[in-house]
Amino acid sequence: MKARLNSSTSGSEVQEEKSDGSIHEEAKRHDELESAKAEMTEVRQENARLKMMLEQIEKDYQSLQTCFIDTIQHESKKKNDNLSLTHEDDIEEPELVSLRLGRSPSEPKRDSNTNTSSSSKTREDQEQLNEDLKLGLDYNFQGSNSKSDCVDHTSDQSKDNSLEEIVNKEEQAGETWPPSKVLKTMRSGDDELSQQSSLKRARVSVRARCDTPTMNDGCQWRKYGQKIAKGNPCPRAYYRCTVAPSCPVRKQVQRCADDMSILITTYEGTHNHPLPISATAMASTTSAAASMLMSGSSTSQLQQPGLNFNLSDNSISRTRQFYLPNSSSQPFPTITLDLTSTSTPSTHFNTFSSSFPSAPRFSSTGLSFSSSESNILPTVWGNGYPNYGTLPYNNKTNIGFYQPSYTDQKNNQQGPSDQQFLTETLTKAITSDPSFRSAIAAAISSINGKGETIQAVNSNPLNPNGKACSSSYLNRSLNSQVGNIMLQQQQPPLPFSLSKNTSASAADSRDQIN
DNA sequence: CGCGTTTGACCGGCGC
DNA sequence: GCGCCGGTCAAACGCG
Repeated sequence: MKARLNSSTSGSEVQEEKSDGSIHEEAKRHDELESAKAEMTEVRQENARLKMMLEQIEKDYQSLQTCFIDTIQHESKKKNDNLSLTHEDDIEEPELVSLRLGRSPSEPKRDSNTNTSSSSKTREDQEQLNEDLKLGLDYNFQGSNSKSDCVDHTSDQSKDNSLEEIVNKEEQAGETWPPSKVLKTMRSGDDELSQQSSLKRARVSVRARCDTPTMNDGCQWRKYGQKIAKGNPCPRAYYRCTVAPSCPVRKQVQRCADDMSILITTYEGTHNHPLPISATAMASTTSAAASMLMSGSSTSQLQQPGLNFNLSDNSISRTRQFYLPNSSSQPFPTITLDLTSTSTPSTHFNTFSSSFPSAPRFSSTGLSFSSSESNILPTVWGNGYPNYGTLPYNNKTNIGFYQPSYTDQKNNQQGPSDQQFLTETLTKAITSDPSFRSAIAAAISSINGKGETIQAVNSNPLNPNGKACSSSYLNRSLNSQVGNIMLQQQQPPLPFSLSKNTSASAADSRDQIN
């Protein structure tokens, strides 16, 4: 607005120069100046109001954070108690965190729906559809953060599938990415790596529906091996980051045995080089997930069943199926970003709530953000939280990670009550799992701290060459998810430690490392 | 010819 | 100690 005011003011000045001195024109100019001044005053006032709002939000957030911390501590104790009492099958994968951030209709019914009823569909329905496409992880990074971490996609349907990514963090000093074997081969003499070799490696896995052989995460990869893993007829491909010769990051790509449309992409390690903007999305997302995993594991000592936000029936069953690898197959902590959730709204929340720590039935520490949330909150993005108003969370943009062919349009019946329920559920989940808080904190902090820049992402999930799905969807969806949570409470609702601890974790720590 | 992929062999960890 | 399995290496091969 200031620019606009300036332009108008300067414009009036110019007019003055050209004026012929007539009283009429002078009066006109005077009016323009006055209007411009008044507008500037209004703008100043608005700015002041916004500042006050921000301050208030900060205060509220801090108070909420304090309350949440207390609550978390209490619930953690309870959780541990429950774990010791009830073991069941869930405890099998204490270190696995499942983040289901996307939604993808498993069935192509949506096409039939749109085709058959397209004429009768209301605009709301179409918006619902668009929002279906929006879901996913959205994690924005400023281009300046070229050294953002690697992204890990790991998805396991079978125990074997897993993507691994190690996030270098100050607080995670113990984590090392390169495997011992890799360290041997690396002659660059990375003492850091060798020191960390004995430490746990965090994994972050992402499951997404993708017709292409690999997902386009913005990085350059070179395939160095392929194996047929036990329990999955689909071969697992091994890729190595080639952006930098010494980059230790690797990823695994494998199709899901149960659903060939699901592509399991796994990143392991931390990039030791600047990343292209297009690659920061996935890297940031996985970094956040990894940070969450590590923070959770550290706090829970690997015995804490994490959160499992499964928004769909399938997601739960899959999550359990995927994230219950035996210790041998999952030697490292793994976070799974599941973008393939499919569910109907009605059951969606039931499973969602049941997956909370309070109901320690799920062994895996899974954070599952189903893309269906966007359906639940059709207007949230557009309405905006001032801070996120610039983000394209409106219906005009398809933020979904999945291709339209995978979107499910059936989830458009969610009502406000469901939204509230979701908010409550998320709040519970967040308050009950520090790891989840850390992950969200990382995401939010990256947004807040790194600015609100929105990456120019290709709306098409396929990269230009059409061979890979784009991770940019993941970016946006993550932002959407985070923003969604915040918007629902109309103030910083979540106790994330947004301070530079966690969030900064991903990017800043890497910058320091590098 | 350079680069990337393929593919069989090799290595190390783990369980029995 | 042996076998299984995941992960990696590296020569062979293909493509532009």
